[in-house]
Amino acid sequence: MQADKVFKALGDPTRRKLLDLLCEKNGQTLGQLCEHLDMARQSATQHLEILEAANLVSTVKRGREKLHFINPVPLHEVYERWVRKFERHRLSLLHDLKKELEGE
Amino acid sequence: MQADKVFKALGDPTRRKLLDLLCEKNGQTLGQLCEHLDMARQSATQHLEILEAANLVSTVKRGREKLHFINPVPLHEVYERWVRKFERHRLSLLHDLKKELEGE
DNA sequence: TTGACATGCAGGTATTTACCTGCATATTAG
DNA sequence: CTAATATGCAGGTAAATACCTGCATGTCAA
Repeated sequence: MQADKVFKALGDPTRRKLLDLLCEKNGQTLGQLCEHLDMARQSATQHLEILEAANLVSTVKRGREKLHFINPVPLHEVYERWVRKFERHRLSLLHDLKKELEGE
Repeated sequence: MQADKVFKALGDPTRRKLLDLLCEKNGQTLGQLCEHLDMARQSATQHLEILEAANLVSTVKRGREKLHFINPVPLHEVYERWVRKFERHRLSLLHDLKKELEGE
């Protein structure tokens, strides 16, 4: 897993919107995705390249079109590595804080 | 939830390391955290400010020290909003891809 | 009180990022 | 073939980011 690429890819509203669009309808072309974005096509291409580099999106060429498919696996791995780990602290947080304030 | 701040905060290796350090031992001071980082104290402060703005870290002043506590809640919310949604696609991904390649 | 210590504040710089425009290439339809 | 269509490639700019140094402030301990 490359947490860096995944988190950086998700750290942009346009890219999250692209993922949402693919969530609604998988396999859309660049042109279809662009219709929902308020920017030049080339800017959208760059965002999709970043999502692809993070392995969050896979592409397939069909003729002159490029189809985009969402890939949820990296997100799941990020969850396993980061979210679950930190969730163990949910219950103990207030306890830790209290202990520290009392001078440990 | 502010997905933007959370993902951007997580999109930096130094900040993820800080979260890991707090995961090992919650409530550390700025100085303690700096010992593990290869950068100026002020740079670490900036990273911690970003984590705090994303609500991933909470701080408490104790005398001249500043204690840092991890807050896993935003991560959980991000999981609920993003990871679970996309996981529904894990099983259908190959099916969608095949369908598209066949011309839909 | 005074010196050591922990942190805050105010800039300054180099790199990365998110846009853009202009032109090139490749595919399909008529 | 040729024109329309879908995408790729090559820069160019402004803003954000991740560092830094230098100095100020606040707290503790002798």
